[in-house]
Amino acid sequence: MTKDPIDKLLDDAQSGKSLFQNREVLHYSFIPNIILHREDEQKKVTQSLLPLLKKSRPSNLLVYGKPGVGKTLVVKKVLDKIQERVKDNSFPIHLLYANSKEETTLYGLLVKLGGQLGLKGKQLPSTGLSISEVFNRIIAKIEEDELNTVFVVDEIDFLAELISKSGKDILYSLTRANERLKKGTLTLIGISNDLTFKERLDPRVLSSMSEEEIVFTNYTVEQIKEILEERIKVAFIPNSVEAAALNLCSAMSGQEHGDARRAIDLLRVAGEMAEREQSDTVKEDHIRRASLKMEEDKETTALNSYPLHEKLLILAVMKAGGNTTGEIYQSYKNLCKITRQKELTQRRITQMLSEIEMTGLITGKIIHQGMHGRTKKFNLTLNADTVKKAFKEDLTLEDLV
DNA sequence: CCTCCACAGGAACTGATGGCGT
DNA sequence: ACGCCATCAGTTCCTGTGGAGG
Repeated sequence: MTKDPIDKLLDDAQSGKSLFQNREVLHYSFIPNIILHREDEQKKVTQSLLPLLKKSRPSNLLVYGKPGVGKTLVVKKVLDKIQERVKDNSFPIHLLYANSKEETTLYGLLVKLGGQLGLKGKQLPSTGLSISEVFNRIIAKIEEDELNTVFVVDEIDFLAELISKSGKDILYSLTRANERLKKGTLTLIGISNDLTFKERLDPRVLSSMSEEEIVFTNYTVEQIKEILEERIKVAFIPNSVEAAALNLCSAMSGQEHGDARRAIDLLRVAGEMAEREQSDTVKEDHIRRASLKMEEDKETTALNSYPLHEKLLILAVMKAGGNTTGEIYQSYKNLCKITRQKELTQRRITQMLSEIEMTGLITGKIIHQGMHGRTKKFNLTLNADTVKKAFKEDLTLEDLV
């Protein structure tokens, strides 16, 4: 494996020797060849896509499973293989992959897909057109080049959410696009974390979307351990991860949802930590500290990425911890005065509060106080120091913390 | 048993941004 | 040059509600 030369130099300078022999393996998505415990699923996915080899359109496909159980990995691997098979025989298959979580809007998602089809610049501007226009251009392109396309839409539940907001029925159009296509085909593969997502779907879409369904089960702790072992073999130099560390790592991320991605990330961070400390092995303690560090980093970046008023609001929650919306709003208005910001309406504040609540930085609890009405009490879930540290760099907030 | 509080949270709208087609 | 389209942050107006206190 080639290694970034800068990395290599820095590594050598730092410690003389590295714990790693191939770092990349410890990035979950980089090594699609290492997939364990997913033989059944691989088989099923392949089977349902088999018609592609026979030059016809396979059924649309829905794939379910919790995060980090290898859904995307398996789908990508199967499609890669299929693509390789048909590469030479004048039956090109185009793979389009988009993640609905990364593209925040419907428009963005379509543009991303279109871009992978080779539409660019003037043909597909990143703004300005109507959604149906973009859609038509994609269809036109498929038809014109007689393409056989497979749309892989990751986290399709998010897409469904966007659609329900805007009222545009793109999923329906997508699933029925084949009826419009004279040449070329379009297959939709939806990947969803949410097993209940189906119920919220338009029945018309549902019937054509879920022609086939595959459910991925969670990994067990045991399986996660094997997955980690497999990666360790490639990633680390031999005998540099202690058994206790491995056990802890798989237990920590395995017990909850069987999330292999988290386990691998954790191992990587722990490894880097151990290396930096010039330790010869990755120990249990490294895993523990890595887990804490990841948690804290996540919080800090989340805090920093909020816009000003959300930050003020978090400070207000901190000051008026455990208090009702009304009190927090007062506290927030004070902060606005101090920082000379225009204060927003309470309606917006409640909305922001529930947005922040969704990310888990604060928790809210609805309480009924009889005569004294209904309100929601919010609490910070992280400790105040983390917040202070994170906000210190923000100039407008400097003197508040 | 009824009342009435203090908000929750939905819906519809506005104005700004950015970029299209013609 | 003009109208149009999507999106985002924010506003205005609104209806709904569990239960303490009367």
